[in-house]
Amino acid sequence: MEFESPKMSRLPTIRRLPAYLRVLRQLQGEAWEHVSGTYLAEQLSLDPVQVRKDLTITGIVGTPRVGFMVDDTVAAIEAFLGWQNATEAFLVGVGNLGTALLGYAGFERHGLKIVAAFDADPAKIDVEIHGKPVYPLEKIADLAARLRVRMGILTVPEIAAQAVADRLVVAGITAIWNFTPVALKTPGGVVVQNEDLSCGLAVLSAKLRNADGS
Amino acid sequence: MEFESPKMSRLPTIRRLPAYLRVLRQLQGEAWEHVSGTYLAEQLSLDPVQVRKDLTITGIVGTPRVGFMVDDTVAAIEAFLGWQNATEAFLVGVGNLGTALLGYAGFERHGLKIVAAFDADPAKIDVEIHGKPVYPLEKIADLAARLRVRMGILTVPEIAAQAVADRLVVAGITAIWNFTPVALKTPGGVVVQNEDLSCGLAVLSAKLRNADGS
DNA sequence: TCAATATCGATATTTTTTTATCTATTATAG
DNA sequence: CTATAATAGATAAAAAAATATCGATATTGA
Ligand SMILES: NC(=O)c1ccc[n+]([C@@H]2O[C@H](COP(=O)([O-])OP(=O)(O)OC[C@H]3O[C@@H](n4cnc5c(N)ncnc54)[C@H](O)[C@@H]3O)[C@@H](O)[C@H]2O)c1
Ligand SMILES: NC(=O)c1ccc[n+]([C@@H]2O[C@H](COP(=O)([O-])OP(=O)(O)OC[C@H]3O[C@@H](n4cnc5c(N)ncnc54)[C@H](O)[C@@H]3O)[C@@H](O)[C@H]2O)c1
Repeated sequence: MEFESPKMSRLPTIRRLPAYLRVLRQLQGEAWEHVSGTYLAEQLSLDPVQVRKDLTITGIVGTPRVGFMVDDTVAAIEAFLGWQNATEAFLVGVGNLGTALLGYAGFERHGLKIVAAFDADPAKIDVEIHGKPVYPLEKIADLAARLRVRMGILTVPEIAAQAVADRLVVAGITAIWNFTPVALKTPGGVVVQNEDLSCGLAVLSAKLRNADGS
Repeated sequence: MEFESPKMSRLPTIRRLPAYLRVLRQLQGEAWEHVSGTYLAEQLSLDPVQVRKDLTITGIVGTPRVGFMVDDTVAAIEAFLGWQNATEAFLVGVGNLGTALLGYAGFERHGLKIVAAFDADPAKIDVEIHGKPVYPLEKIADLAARLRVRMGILTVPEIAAQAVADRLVVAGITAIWNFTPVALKTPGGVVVQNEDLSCGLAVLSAKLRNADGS
């Protein structure tokens, strides 16, 4: 007697969806009509059962002996992730990493459009970087309200991370993509996704040490 | 009747170690002698039991009513990850992202030292970027052998990713930190860590869609 | 038409990860 | 010296994820 919400987390599944999407789009380019879960699994070195199970989260259904309609599956994944029409975002901290992200065209394929950037350094403001305007941090609340932007990408130095995050929250930002290694404290209702590169490096280091260690 | 290997995967644990390390180093700076698992948990919004369990993977032991010796714990984590002395690495693809990574000083704190970069674009070679020399791709095998470098960081365009990875493997690279969204095919014995940003974006999108969707 | 086969989707099982509970230890206060 | 509270660490339980099994179904080719 338990009403299950349509998606009961399944974070690992969600993380794999972009990989499926990437293969599927390539198949679209090659004018495939159908694709089997088995094929997707081979391309991505995954288990076929896992692929089929993952795809069910999007609501897509396949047909036996045929597979999944490529176009429908792309649409289903995009709809599930909300990637049909781009979410507009701000980026704060136009340094090494921030500049790289501003220049990455791939985000547009992932339902993300960075509309403006912000920085504390006067030398960086009022210039366009990769076609994106850079404003002083003070303007963020006003612009967030005017443009109704709700996502912020955080690429400031560690030391400034929490303070800038607080500012984003005050400005009405409800989703923070956090590239700093800081564990941000945010009020409920704000979703934070941490993209700490050192996690991946730790895994690689551990594997490496294990590979030659024994 | 089962001999367990010293580390039986526990990937989520390994991914959390750098966060512990970061807090611990800050405490070192403030001259703390001990720290409780409870405190670490609070700082990182984790469960205290999980913190203690995670730390056991490094072999560190704490004392009741006191906690863990800060210095010893830092040493234990670094030893577990092999971060005491830096691993030397090559970076291939000095574009937006590659340049950002070359300029990131934080890697040195994570046992990683990028000693050289490579690119296919003649305009980029023979200049130093962030103090690192950039060579043509052709030199990679020779330099890898001479410098005994075994780790490669891959930041080339998707289209070139597999070919460059193959080249890295031929050159004797056994660990690839892959920032492209391509699922690389590599021979056994080569460890690959994928750092696909779109995974994190997918999670953020799903959370966001779920937060206002219902 | 019919057998063979590739495939999906449902169910079951196993493994991994997280969370909870309980016991023992130790510093500290009285 | 003893009681108390904070804490580690062991064990157990629960939850989540990955993997395996199996029946049903559609396509293909005999
Ligand atoms: N560069 C990388 O490859 C890399 C890799 C992993 C993690 N990171 C993390 O990303 C973050 C940024 O790294 P980076 O190398 O780009 O640093 P950076 O110093 O190159 O850039 C930081 C930028 O933020 C701006 N800034 C500083 N304080 C600010 C504030 N209060 N408000 C707004 N802007 C402010 C600075 O002017 C600068 O432009 C850091 O937290 C770092 O740990 C970077
Ligand atoms: N820029 C980002 O923020 C970002 C974000 C997510 C993922 N990525 C991924 O990182 C990779 C690089 O992205 P980028 O934005 O830095 O691209 P980029 O085009 O700016 O840089 C690519 C670099 O690789 C070099 N290159 C091309 N072919 C090569 C080859 N065969 N051998 C060696 N070098 C070669 C190019 O000369 C260029 O310098 C891509 O796979 C992209 O999907 C980038």
